[in-house]
Amino acid sequence: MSRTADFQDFVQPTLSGPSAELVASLSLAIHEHKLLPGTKLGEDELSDIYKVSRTVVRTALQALSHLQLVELRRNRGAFVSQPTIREAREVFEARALLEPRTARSAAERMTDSALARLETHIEAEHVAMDAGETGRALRLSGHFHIEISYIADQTTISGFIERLVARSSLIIAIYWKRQSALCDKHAHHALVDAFRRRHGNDAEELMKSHLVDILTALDLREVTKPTGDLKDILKPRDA
Amino acid sequence: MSRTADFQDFVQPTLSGPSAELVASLSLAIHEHKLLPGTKLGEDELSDIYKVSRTVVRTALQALSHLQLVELRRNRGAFVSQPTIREAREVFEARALLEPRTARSAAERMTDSALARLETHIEAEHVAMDAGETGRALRLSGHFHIEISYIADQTTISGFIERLVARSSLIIAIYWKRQSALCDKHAHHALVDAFRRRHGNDAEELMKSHLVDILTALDLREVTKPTGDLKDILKPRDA
DNA sequence: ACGCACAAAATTGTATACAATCAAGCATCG
DNA sequence: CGATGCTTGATTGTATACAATTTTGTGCGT
Repeated sequence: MSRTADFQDFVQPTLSGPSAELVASLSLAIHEHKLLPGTKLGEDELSDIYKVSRTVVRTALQALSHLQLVELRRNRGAFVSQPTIREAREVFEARALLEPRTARSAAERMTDSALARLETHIEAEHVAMDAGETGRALRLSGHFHIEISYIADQTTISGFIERLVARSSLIIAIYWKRQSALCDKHAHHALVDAFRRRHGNDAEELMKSHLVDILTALDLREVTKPTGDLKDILKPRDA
Repeated sequence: MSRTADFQDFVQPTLSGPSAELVASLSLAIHEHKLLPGTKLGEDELSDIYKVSRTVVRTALQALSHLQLVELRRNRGAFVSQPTIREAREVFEARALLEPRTARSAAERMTDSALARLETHIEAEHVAMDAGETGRALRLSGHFHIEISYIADQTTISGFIERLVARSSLIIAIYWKRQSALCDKHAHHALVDAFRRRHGNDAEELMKSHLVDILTALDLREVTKPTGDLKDILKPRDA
């Protein structure tokens, strides 16, 4: 079951029990673009699906809202977050601030076993991609960045990067240019290569340009994209 | 009522209603060191004090746990977080990564009204300090950093800095050296001065050294670290 | 007297019932 | 015929009851 072995790690510290399972499941679905931004997550609905009470559903939804994967509107319900263009830019600015330095640290602290883990991870990405499971590939691709931050051994910063990667997944779901190459696979390889050489500078620079590449592959012009959330936008509410 | 006008801002996006009030109140108490790390926050207790049901208490405690101000232990309850020495170092490493750049951005985007706001803020710090309200002074001092991040106009990074400042308050409560000067007041003045001159470089450098100064004023030696349970037993029983 | 085992109390976790709010549909009125 | 206001249904917010777990206290045995 190595297929489902690692997605728990996305949720970092707080809760355990049934709600954690729900959070993991919903996170997974969002990360793999099975739940698209704007989707309404009704409490009774989830309650039925997972056979738990609304209490634990609400706990899970609150957790997801704190991770900014879900947006709670009072008396209106929970929706998968739809980051705005502005938020999208901010997320990648924050990543540009945190991740290159983190990659440098990771390179400096790299161990053989961690290196092997990263290589295995990349392999899994390729397998998923070749199998046409783009959602899964995308999730793994994001998790690669998180793994790097783990190696850098800065828990606090890792937490931030987890949040940023999570939101990036939503951003990609909304703003990804169709024509741009899917996840330049060589970028991750190049990074691992720098790690293997324990070359902090290279790792930092590679990460920096990798993030720029991702950002470039987004279409952040002020045009509304026809995703599944049309009905939500077409409802001109009183605000 | 400028005294209670601004502490709502600490809680950023998510919830409204009664639980938000509770979160604000508890945040305030923690930031002002009225609730010390390790304190148990019983649900019935809070329920009685605030005259709300345990449901909203639990919602608030969950929110606080996501802000890492409170730690939830399953079947055991909620406690004000006690950052470890390691976590303390990590928090200030993260701040060193985020805040200097943010200060630079703030300097570049500084407006006259924002400048005036910062000056008013510093004035309030002094007033609190002179009045001997060290808890309040400390909270304002932390909020100064958050205000700067607001000016930099990067909501995502501001959110991170809010979290870091919040945890810093806990760290200071635990590890502050008694003999070190309380909050070098000139540091904030110097920063505002750089802002007034719209000098990004100075602001960045000043912030960097300011953070180092704070870190230096902490006693992060591995002195008292028998077990975490000991502190549990030392918990300050109800007044 | 010390330690282990069991029992009682207290506290948290979960489920459900009820209240409040919002969205939609229908009827009436302009 | 269109718009406004009310009524109805559905959904979320809150309170409370019950179950599970932990903690504390007591008693027995060694």
